[in-house]
Amino acid sequence: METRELRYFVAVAEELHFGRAAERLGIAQPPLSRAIRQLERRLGTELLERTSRSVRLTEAGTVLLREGRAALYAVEAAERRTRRASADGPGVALAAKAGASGEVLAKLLDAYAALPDAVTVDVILCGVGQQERLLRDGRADVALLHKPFDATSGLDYEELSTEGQVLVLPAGHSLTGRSHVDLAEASALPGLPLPRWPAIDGSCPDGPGPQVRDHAQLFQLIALGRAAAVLPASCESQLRDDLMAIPVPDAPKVTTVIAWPPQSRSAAVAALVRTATAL
Amino acid sequence: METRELRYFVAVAEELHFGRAAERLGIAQPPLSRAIRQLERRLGTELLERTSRSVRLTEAGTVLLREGRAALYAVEAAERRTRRASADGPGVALAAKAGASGEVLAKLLDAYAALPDAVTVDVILCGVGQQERLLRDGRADVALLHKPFDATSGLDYEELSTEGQVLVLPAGHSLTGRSHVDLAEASALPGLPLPRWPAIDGSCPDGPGPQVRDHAQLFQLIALGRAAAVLPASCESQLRDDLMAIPVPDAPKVTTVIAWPPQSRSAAVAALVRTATAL
DNA sequence: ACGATCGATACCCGCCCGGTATCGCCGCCC
DNA sequence: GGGCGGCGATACCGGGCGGGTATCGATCGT
Repeated sequence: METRELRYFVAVAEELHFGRAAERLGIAQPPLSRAIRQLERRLGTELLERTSRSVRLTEAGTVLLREGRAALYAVEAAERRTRRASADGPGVALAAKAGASGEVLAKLLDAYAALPDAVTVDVILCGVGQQERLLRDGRADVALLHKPFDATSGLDYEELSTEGQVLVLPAGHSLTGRSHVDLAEASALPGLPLPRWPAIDGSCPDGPGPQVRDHAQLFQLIALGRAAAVLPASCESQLRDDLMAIPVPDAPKVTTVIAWPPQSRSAAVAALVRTATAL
Repeated sequence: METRELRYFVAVAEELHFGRAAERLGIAQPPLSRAIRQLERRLGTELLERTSRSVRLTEAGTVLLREGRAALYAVEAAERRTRRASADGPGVALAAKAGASGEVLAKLLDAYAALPDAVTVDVILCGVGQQERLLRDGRADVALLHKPFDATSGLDYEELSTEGQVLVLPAGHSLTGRSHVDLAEASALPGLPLPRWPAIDGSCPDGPGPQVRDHAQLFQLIALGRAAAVLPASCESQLRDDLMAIPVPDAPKVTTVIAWPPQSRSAAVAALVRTATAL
């Protein structure tokens, strides 16, 4: 199976419409029809049920969509990592959420840079939940993420540290002085809804809270008195003067992990991981 | 990048010889040379350093070999799983080491079959360390394996149970009656070397012990007085009359896990995993 | 110095990818 | 209900590229 065939199939399977898929692929519709038909013949199975009015996935088609997407990602990652290896020379790209993991990240970069055979580390600060994507498509080689919020599915990882969570509020809020808040109370503060983070695919769950993409946006909103948030305790050291934090003991514990795609155990990534776990 | 180009490059990178690689691929040498050159031009980087007497991988080439192999596996898996989905209808393939996990496997199959929407489970009994391969290339959808012996790199998994290990000896051995043995002692029994298991790539570490591929071979050798082995305690229930087992308290604990490739979270696999963790 | 080895180059052929034109089917709407 | 519009399939054509054979050029061993 060629990646061209896979790309074509995935496009049709996603659009469920040959015309639109062809447009997206930048080719005409007839060659696309033919390519899909050839793919079906070669696999010896029907992938799409088509009437002249609708296109639907068969059982086998559903499997190929899922597996084919993963395979295309792998090919894309191979190409991108090869390009990076030749362009940037030896060096690794590390992805982390903008505004999070600040302390760990700084210590890690320092400790790693002190090693005798350290290579340059490009830090990619990305939006919440984007690290997995960056690792899978080859733009990053290693990432810092937080269980259980960030998906680790398909990644190898080592745990670095575990911490509780705190409620972040505008300074001067009426809860000032409380030694702790429980999660139910934090979730139902009058006038201060919890924000909604975008999911991996860019969509946002429905709800009352404002949508935020990174921590800068979030802190801004909290300072304006438009939201509150429950965040890992380590964020407290980076809080602006106009914000305050109260522990939420019954919130789930958050574990910072360093993760990498399973086959990318390059020497540099391995050294970085070793350094991180030794911190 | 097309899978054909990747296959060509991987062949050359493995053989480090255009002629042999071409033969392996079933094509002539000149088109292969040209294909690699085109790939290099498109990636904008040199992948191989060639003199007329030798071929060596560049840094970028090393990366592409590693990543390209993984990508080819993913494509192969996509194709194979699609074929299986259409041929066998709904159903999952479960891989387990022949002779191991017997008890867990039986209970799991029973419990799963009792579910209302259970599909057929094909059990693939394979050699030691082969499960990862089967999962990665699409011949299996889910597997039982043992940490820390079997690699879980790149797989998602849930832990099922943990157990100690025992030393398995021919019945009547002079250690008969001992309540326990420590690992150092078990590793240096006069005349009874520990066997060597093949690695994932088929190679076997050097050493004095006999090579074995599965538990049947191993038990035979032990019964003949040619080897001893340190194995998970649950094997004791399956021992033949001519074998006996002694606990080895200081041997590493073994954890049985159920593992699956990250993107293959089909309904059937999910149900199987849920059943297994609930046992 | 000569031959053997091995990758690169030159050149040719045939297949397959991609394009345009058109058909056939089916739902929709006046 | 008949015409129309949307959509996938088919027919046919041209060009590019993948694959083959013949040969060259460099390099190492004898």
